[in-house]
Amino acid sequence: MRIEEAIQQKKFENEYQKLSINLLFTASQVSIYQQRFFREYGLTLPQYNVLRILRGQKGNPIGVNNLGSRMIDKTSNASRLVEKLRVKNLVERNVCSDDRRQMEVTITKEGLTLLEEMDKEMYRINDMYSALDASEAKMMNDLFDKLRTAEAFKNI
Amino acid sequence: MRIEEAIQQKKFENEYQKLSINLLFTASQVSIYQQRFFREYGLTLPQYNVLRILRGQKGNPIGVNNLGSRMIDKTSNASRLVEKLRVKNLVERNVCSDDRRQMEVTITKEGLTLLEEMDKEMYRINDMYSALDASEAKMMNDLFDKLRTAEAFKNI
DNA sequence: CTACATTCAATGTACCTACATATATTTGCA
DNA sequence: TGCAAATATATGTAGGTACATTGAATGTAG
Repeated sequence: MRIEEAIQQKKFENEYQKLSINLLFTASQVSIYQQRFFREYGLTLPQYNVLRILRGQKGNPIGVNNLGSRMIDKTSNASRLVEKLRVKNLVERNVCSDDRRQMEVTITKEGLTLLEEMDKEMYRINDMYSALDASEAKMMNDLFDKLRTAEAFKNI
Repeated sequence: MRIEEAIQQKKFENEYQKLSINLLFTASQVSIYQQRFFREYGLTLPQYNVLRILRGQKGNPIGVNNLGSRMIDKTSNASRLVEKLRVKNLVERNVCSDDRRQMEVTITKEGLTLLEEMDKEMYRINDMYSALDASEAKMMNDLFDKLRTAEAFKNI
C-alpha cells in the first residue's frame, strides 16, 4: 500500500516530507509486528535487544553505559531494562570491583536458553521483508547509512 | 556512519537482519530530532500529527476513530491525545448529534495559529534529509511502499 | 419491539521513552 | 593531600504505546 493510502493523505509537498512520514510509519508497523513475536516469550523488543548484546559479549561483562551506547535508545533506559531482566533471572548485575560506580552485566544460563529457543522461530521475523529481494534490502541499507551522514544526526 | 559502527556490531547475518536494525535505529534518531523541534512549541510529535490532520479537514469535524486510523499509531491513543490538546485549547471536542457515541473533533483558532507559526520554521526538519537528493528520497519512498506490500503487514 | 451484537470512545495496566536531577565513586589538578 | 570536575548508574516526571476491558449508543434479527 502506498503511504498516501495508508494514512489517507492525498499528496505530499515533496519527496522529503513523504519520506519523513514513510520512515516513521513503516518503522512503527515493523515494531508492532516484532513486539507481538517477542511477547510470546515474555519479552519486549528493547529487552530482547539487551539480551542479544549480552550474548554477543560471550561471557565478558559489560557496563550499563556501554550497553546503552549499543542500543537503539539511550542509556537512561538501559538501567531500567537491566533491572526488568534481572527480576526475570535473565541477566546478572554485579558491582565492578575495579570501579565501583560501574555495574558488570552478564546474561545468565536461563537468558541464553531463552535466546536459543527464540532463534529457532526467528525466521518468522523475516516475513516482514519478503517483498524485497536482497539487492533491494541492500539498497535500503545504503540509503539509510547515507541519510544518517547528515549534519543534523551528529548530536543525537 | 554505517549502522555497524553506530551500534558497534561487527557484522550482520544478511541484508534483511541489517535492514531491520537500520530501519528502527534511523527512525528512532529522526523521531528524537523532530521531538526536540516540536518541544519548542509545547507539542509532542504525535500531538503535532493530530493537529495537522485536523487542519487538513478544513473545518469539517472528524471522529476520534477516524482520526486514529490516519495516525501512525492506533486509536487507543487518539482519545488521550485529543484530551491533551483540548486542555491546551488547541482542539475542540463535541458530542456528535447524529450519533451520540461519536465525538466531533475540530482544531481551534488557537491551534491553527500555532501551526502557522510552526510552518515558518518547519524547513529546519528537512535538515535531516540533506544528505539525500530528491531521486534518492523517491527511491526510499518506493522501497518503503514496496516493503509494506508484504503479507505480514496486512494485519497491523 | 425486544435481545443481542456491534461500534465508538474512554480507561486500566504495564510497558517504553526523553530529559532532568540525584547519588556515589573516581580522576585530575592546584 | 584536598577538593572540584567528571563519570556511572539510578530515579523522578511527564509523556507515549499496545492490548484488554468497560460503558454507552446504535444496528439488526427475530
